[in-house]
Amino acid sequence: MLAKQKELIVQLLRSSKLSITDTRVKILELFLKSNGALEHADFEKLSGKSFDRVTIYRTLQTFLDKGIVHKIPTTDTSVRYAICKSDCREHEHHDHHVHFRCEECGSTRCLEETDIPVISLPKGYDAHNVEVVVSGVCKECK
Amino acid sequence: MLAKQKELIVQLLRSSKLSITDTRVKILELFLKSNGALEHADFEKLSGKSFDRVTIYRTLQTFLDKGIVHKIPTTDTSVRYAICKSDCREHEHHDHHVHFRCEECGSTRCLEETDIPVISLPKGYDAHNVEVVVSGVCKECK
DNA sequence: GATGTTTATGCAACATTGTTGCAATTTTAT
DNA sequence: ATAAAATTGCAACAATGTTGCATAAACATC
Repeated sequence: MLAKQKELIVQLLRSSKLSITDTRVKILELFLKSNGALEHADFEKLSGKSFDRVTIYRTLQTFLDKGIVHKIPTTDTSVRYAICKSDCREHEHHDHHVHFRCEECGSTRCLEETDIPVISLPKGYDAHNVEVVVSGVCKECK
Repeated sequence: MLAKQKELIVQLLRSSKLSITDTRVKILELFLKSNGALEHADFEKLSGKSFDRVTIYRTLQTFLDKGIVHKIPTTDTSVRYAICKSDCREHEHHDHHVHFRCEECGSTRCLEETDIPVISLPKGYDAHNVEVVVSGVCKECK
């Protein structure tokens, strides 16, 4: 791993008041490397099974709590996580971008540059958060 | 069950070329009764555990294949199903409406009257389907 | 750097959820 | 009423997620 990237990860953990551990550094490294959404099984594969399943679950939950990562909705039982690029604060996460899932390669990524449109709901409904997941074919797979 | 509703359900199954069985009738009845999205566990509870788990899984899969129901994206491991109100054809399902999840009562419903906006993706991306899930507080819970 | 305190990890055991093959039952068509 | 086709239930398994507790690692202080 690049020293520069390691430094970035350490900064990120420190600013969330989390202690620096091998598991957390490795998982963040995988996030930065992948530039897409990851699910639990990916961490077990990509890390070479060097960490216990339970530790991975707990680490992802911690990152969620601290607003370091966010979940992406899926229509199956998998739970996908993506790293938050911008202004997410602890317990106050909101995505302001669209998620794209490629039907060819199966990858899910955040389209940071694509804004979520305003949805006008029927009378009586209060919206707190809007999730948009577009599926189709990505740039690379065409 | 009302005779009228039963007739409706039988019609629905016949038009999808499915045989009329107790499980299928019961599950469709639960869908019509609930006016919201249901997940697997709901069927086990609501049906009084009169059907085998496996049968429920297979029935829901059959309904999906025939376009009778559709899945709604979630950020957890649950898989939610809602009955299709309008023009879904076999193997060609597309939602054209927004899904709303209430943070108070936990119910998920289809907002049939709320259209999905057009999303303009970055160059090179082809969109086939767009899912929108809004979370907040529903009419009844305010 | 060593030391005590706090925090995170790994293990075991368990709970929940989803899948597959096969025999028995039900539905449908004749 | 009967045979063929489809559906169901059971058993066994696989995958996924959770909890308690002892051990190990990280941190703050000296």
